[in-house]
Amino acid sequence: MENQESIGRLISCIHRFSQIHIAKELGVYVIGSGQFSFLMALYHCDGVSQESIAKALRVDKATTARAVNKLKERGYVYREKDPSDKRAYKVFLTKKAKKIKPKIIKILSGWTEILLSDFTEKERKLFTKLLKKTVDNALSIKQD
Amino acid sequence: MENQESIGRLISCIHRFSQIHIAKELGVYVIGSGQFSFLMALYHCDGVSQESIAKALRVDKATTARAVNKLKERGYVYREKDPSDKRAYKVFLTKKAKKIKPKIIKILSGWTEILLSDFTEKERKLFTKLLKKTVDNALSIKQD
DNA sequence: ATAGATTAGTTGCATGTGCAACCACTTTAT
DNA sequence: ATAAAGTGGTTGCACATGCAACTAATCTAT
Repeated sequence: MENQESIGRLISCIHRFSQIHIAKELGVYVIGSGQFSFLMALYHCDGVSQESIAKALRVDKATTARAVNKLKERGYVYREKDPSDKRAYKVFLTKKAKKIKPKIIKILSGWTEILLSDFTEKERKLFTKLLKKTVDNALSIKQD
Repeated sequence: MENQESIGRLISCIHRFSQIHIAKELGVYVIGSGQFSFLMALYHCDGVSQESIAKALRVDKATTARAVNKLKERGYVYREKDPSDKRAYKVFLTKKAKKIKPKIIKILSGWTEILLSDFTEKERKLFTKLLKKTVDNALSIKQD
């Protein structure tokens, strides 16, 4: 039986392999495949609300709440009530999180490098462009 | 906070949106997002073992067992012991499954059409090619 | 100013999915 | 021929994730 190769299958494949690989690599830091993207979001912009992380990553806010909570339990983030909006928290990176930033980045870019290993520079650009278009197309349906 | 756009994020995004969309569309048939790909595999090649489905879809055999079981509970497949290998089953589509084949195909190709809606024919070909390369690259790491 | 709508966050529930351990059967090596 | 290795399948466990329902706070209209 041959391998299936619809767009959907290919994407789900890449996604699952990525989860597996990243979980394995980040195991030392006790960071699961469900948390690293939230950590990355904070590396990119520290001190934001869970809601804005959820929006940026296009993930459910419940998922965000759980991921942030795990990162907190493991000492990578802490939260402060936002004084200007008492419903919200601001999520901050701890020193521990900042310290491992280079290693986390390295692991993730290492994985991307594996995925794109035999791609030309042109192909990388194009691939990213097409993936973005695909996300936009998926989104266009979602909001209605 | 801007949207993240690493390859990994984009792919996980597309994957999650696909799961959501497909689950919604297939809800009428009581087929979940975790089952349709197994059904598709059987549409493509009926009467094979769970193991070969798992290999073709590159999914864990436990996941396959559960998906096949759900499809069985819901009347879409039945299983027969393989007479030439008493460990294995052969999984077959029921009439019910064959009957809805066109609708399932339509839903899935409809979703692909949404994802690729503004892609030129050339872009579609290229996108598929690059996705395949990516899967191959991910696989090359896995087996060691 | 106050009611209704919206927003931030949490939690229960359901589902998808991998890994490890296990059983039963088959294949391979000696 | 028999022991060891491998294969097909199942089940327990852990984890990721969306949806719905809920609370508390804020915003918007009237």
